[in-house]
Amino acid sequence: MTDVATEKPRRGRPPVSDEQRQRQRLDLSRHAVRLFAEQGVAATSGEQIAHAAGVSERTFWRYFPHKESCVEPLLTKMVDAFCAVVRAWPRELELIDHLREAYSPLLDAASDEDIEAVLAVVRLTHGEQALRAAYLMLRERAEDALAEVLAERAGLPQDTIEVRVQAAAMSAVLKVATDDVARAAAGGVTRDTLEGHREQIAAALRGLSRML
Amino acid sequence: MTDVATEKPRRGRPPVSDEQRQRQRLDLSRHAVRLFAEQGVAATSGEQIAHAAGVSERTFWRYFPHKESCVEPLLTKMVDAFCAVVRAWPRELELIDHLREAYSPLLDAASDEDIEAVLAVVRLTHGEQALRAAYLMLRERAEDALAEVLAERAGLPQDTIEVRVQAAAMSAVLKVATDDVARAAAGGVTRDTLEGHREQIAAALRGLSRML
DNA sequence: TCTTTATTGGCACCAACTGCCATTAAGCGC
DNA sequence: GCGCTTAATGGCAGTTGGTGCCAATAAAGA
Repeated sequence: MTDVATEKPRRGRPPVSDEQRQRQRLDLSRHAVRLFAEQGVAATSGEQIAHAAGVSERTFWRYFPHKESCVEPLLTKMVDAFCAVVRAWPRELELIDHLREAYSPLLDAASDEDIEAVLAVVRLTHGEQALRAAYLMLRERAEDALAEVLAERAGLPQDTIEVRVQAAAMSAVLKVATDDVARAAAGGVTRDTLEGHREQIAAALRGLSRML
Repeated sequence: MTDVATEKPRRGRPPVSDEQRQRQRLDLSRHAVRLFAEQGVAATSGEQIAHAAGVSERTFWRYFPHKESCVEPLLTKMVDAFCAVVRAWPRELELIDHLREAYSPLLDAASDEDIEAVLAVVRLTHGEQALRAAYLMLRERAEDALAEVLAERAGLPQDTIEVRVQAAAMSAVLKVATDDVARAAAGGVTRDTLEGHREQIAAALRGLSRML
């Protein structure tokens, strides 16, 4: 019984697909972020976000446990993208070189709107403490994904001090660079700003190694 | 008018001293943490904490903006201690060596109770998301202090990418090590556990430099 | 003592969530 | 098309974190 792919004599309405659910969350997220930027987090009520997205307040609260977690879907997009790049990092290449190769196609794939939205959120997380907290929590979750990749590369278990420190440091580098590029892109994003991001990361890595 | 030390023809009840206020906060903090550990954060109400510390709920909310920020005073103690050590880091010494020298007296100075309480909080921040968020926010504030020290050492402005990355990485190292030692000290703290902390940090720094 | 200012406590109030139940939507066999 | 079954939604009441406001008290100096 109850096998991996447990038997499915499905009847009745099927549960909505996972991607569908994510899409809904992302949509709510976009509306929320727009309102946050316009009026501030405190002045934006759950009801307002819900109705802006055309759903009842009750279902809004079913999609998000707190108001601030509305930023999560958008930010996850960014973090996931970075994790994917790191995951594809070939063993024989320097990280910086890999970034140079893998980063541009990734930027082309994403819609300009979403990039702008993500950077707007990052900018919002300064000044809006509640959002900053959500951002930091998310980053820490991403750190685990990073640790997984690094562990595999080093052939070490994931909960080694060494692996976790490297993941944490790398995550910190990305955070600083991201904050910086978000600030730089305050008034309109250009291709240069984004290419600059890669160079920021490269510079940051150099600064790190100089520390010893 | 309104000079640096502005004229003080004080009348009426003088405002309570700053350290007095901190003491009050710290007291509330201890009660809060005890209750959090016993029953969980969600099950502990502001009213409960307030009355445990012998003040009205209203004044409790005047000391803390949110329930979770109750952990702040205790955690600040730890972070401040580390910052002090870093601030006293002489230019000609390796960081690891400085830690070896400066760490022990610091541990002797702190009361065992407080050390235990701080580690208990850190342990709580796993599993209690709200507390984790508060913890991360606090760490980021500490990162700025760290950046200040590092900037002065390097003779660079504080908002340089290089300085901020180093501060972030160092903070990350401390975070991983702290989490680890808190976990290790789950059932009673010994002097060894704490000395171990220093060695954790040392090992973490080595792991970091190996990353390049 | 009286005056002045700081802190406290009590109460009403709002907004963030949650539980519960009726309603609607989406599949499937007929 | 029509039921049957299960998932998602919406509405409503209720709880709880947290704030604004005002009266009461505490701590000084005159």
